Amino acid sequence: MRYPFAETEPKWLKIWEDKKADLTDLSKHERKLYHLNMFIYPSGAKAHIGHWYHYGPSDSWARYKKLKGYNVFEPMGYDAFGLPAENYAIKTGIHPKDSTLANINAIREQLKKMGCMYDPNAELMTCVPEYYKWNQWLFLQLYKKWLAYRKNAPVNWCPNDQTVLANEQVQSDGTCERCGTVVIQKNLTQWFFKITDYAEELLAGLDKINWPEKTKLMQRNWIGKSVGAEVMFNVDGTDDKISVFTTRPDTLFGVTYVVLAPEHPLVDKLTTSGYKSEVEKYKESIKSLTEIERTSTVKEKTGVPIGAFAINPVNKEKIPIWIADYALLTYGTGCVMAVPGHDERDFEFAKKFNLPIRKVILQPGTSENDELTEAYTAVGIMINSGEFNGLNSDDGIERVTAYLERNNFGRKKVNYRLRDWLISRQRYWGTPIPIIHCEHCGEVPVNEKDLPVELPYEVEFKPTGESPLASNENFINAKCPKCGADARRDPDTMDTFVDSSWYYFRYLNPGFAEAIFDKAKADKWIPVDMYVGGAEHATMHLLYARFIHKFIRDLGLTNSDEPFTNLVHQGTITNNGAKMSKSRGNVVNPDEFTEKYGADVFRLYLMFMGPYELGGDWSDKGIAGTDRFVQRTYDLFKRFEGLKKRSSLKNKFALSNLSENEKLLYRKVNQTIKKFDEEINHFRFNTAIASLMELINETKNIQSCSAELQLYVLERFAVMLAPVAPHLAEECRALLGEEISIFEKPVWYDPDTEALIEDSVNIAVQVNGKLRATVSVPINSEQDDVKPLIFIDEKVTKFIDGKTIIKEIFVKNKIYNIVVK
RNA sequence: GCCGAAGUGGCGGAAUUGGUAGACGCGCUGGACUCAAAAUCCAGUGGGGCUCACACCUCGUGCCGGUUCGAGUCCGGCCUUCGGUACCA
Repeated sequence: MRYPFAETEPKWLKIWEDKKADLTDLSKHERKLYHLNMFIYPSGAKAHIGHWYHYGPSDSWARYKKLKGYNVFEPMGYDAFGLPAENYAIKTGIHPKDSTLANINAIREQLKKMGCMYDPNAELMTCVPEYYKWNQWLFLQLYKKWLAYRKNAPVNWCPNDQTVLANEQVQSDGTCERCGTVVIQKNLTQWFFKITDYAEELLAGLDKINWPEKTKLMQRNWIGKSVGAEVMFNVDGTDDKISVFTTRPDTLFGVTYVVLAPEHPLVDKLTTSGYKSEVEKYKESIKSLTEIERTSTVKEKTGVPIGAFAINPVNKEKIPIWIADYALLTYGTGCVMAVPGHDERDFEFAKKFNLPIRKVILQPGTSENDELTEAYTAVGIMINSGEFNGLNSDDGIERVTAYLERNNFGRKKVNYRLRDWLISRQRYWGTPIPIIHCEHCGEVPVNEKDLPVELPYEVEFKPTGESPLASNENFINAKCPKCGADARRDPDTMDTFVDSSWYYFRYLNPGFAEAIFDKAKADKWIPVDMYVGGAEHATMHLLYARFIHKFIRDLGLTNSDEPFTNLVHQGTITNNGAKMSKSRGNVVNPDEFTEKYGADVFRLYLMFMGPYELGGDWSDKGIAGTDRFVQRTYDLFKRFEGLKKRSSLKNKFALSNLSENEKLLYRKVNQTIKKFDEEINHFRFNTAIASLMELINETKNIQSCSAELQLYVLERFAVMLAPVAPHLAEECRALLGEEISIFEKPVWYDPDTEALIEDSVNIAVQVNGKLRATVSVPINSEQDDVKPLIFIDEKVTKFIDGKTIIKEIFVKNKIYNIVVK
């Protein structure tokens, strides 16, 4: 009889629900394990294979930890705000709230069928006022500490659709993904969170967390710390100063020109009359370029001089000031001191515009008079640098910096690539920003007691050229909290990464009304012990969450420094090498497989496919294999129905009392426990399941074993099965006669260490490193005991006869290698 | 370009600190069962050579070279694929 998953799976779901097996008692925190999955984004489609691949194995790990005696908390929720729901609304007219809630209901049902032990009391969704109220509260706390501020920033603007576009809506050729119009940059006053204040701590904190090295490296690069100097250049004939950042103060004597970013505020002021029209023309030409084109490294560098000159503080040389698009207003000071001899970009630019190239660092092994054919960027001896001549350039960095500081020309400076976090979105479906703009008082925060600022349902979310909320009169008109005059609310909403930067606190008490979260609970349960989610969040979400966590700590609400102690990324499942997405139309629906094979078989297959962190290309080719495994398992237990009533469960057997057959099986089951435990603990589900398959292959002769050993083996097999195929394992244990769900009363077995040790072992015999024979010897045999067995073996002697033995290498229990000549 | 990961049978993938390459599964081949098929069970399955057969030999982990008694694993140089990033001064 085939395993009737269609009956057993709903049956066990019901039992777990009735017995409250998935509820975590948060008042108990001994051996607590907070197991978090990145929550689901209900963007319109139902859950697909990628979600199963993420959540199924991750849940198996959590279940394994539960069986090992941990008090596991595994919540699930919905990252419900965001652009896709709004775009869907623009297209279909269905309100984002309605479509999102409908999606959530559908996805909740799907997730339930997977058989994950999500705590039903901990579910949250970000689009309800009870949740986003606290986004607003957080905003106000950041505002109070000067960590939320407004400034002008460019947005991608589609002149045809009259709307702001997210970066991902701009196609690689710089056009709008909807209508194909060329996207332009438009400046808007927008809100920022000052993540840069935490740059140093965010960098240093990476050393304290157990994350994939790859992810930590990405964050390090993203933060992009560089140490150097800020140098002041006087502008010839004016009081203005140009400040530049450089990591190479040792090359200061080689500066032959200065470059400003075209948008730099000093440009208009410094440009001399004869250069005005050229400069304006150049700035205009830059404007029509998209960000993507402008920052392309393949593009040839462009620029124009502005007619003004700067004075190099160290040698008082007069050098021209240029503007060029390779200077970025967003990095450093927006000004570059150009050293063509020792910087590749400056070299290229100087060659093109015939600017002087001066050598100030001598490459070892070359002569001062050799002409530079490319920029020399490595370490060397300083030349043409006045009092610093002859110094090693590494030492020169410090010496020149000290000189600058002594003479007030500059100072040591640490610079970060990290920029502040722009959180304003000119969108409807998000958290309203709790600020009121008053003609008299300026920007005024909403009083905390007036939170939440509720998102109205009635709104025109079709593009009109301004934020959708601006058109809702009831929403936008408000009284100034300070002076009471008529005023207007901020029409923008927050980036949804704000929602996800603290949600793990809220799971502990989604309904908590008095505060953002219950501090007493958080003190016991935060940080998250294990976080599982996609690697695509390495630099955005995972950095924002660390920032907000540190801010929450600084508010005194948590005592931990980092939110996620351990992190694992599941791999991506592709379809014919391409990412699955609705727009490509290549999404594989998991329902067809679960309907045919059941949730357990499908989960097992996803885990068995390969390493969890690697993902891979989707193929259902091998699913028959895990299906067969499930059938064979069920058949096996079916044969021993009621065994528990006929036999007793023993903890241990003495090897000497077992028959050869029994000994083999006893050893195998204990070896499997050891192997399975190690593998699943490290998220190596594929090899963990392989070990279970080996075990079932070893049960061929189980009929000839004693009833007690049969029960011993089957009980342990079912327990190992429980994390990876939970419904099946429960059913198998029930067949044996077990009456209590394993997830209601967790069980795990440690291996009998005596059974792990084999009596004998096969040793590989090599001649000159080539395998020639194997010999079976008692375990831990010494070389002298093994040697006589080898030199009588014809397979070995025929390769050494007539030759001189130079050396013999013996590795206990492994290898005997004879080196001959 | 730079940074990172990976490359192993027909396929997905195993392989502790360098120590018997190919675990486990898919597929395929042959056999049993069946009127027949499906399902199931049993056996075989990296390439080549030799052999009636057993056995044995030989090559083999992207390519070239090196270290070592011994390399999928370590080192140097390439090639390919996939991620990340984009003039960061």
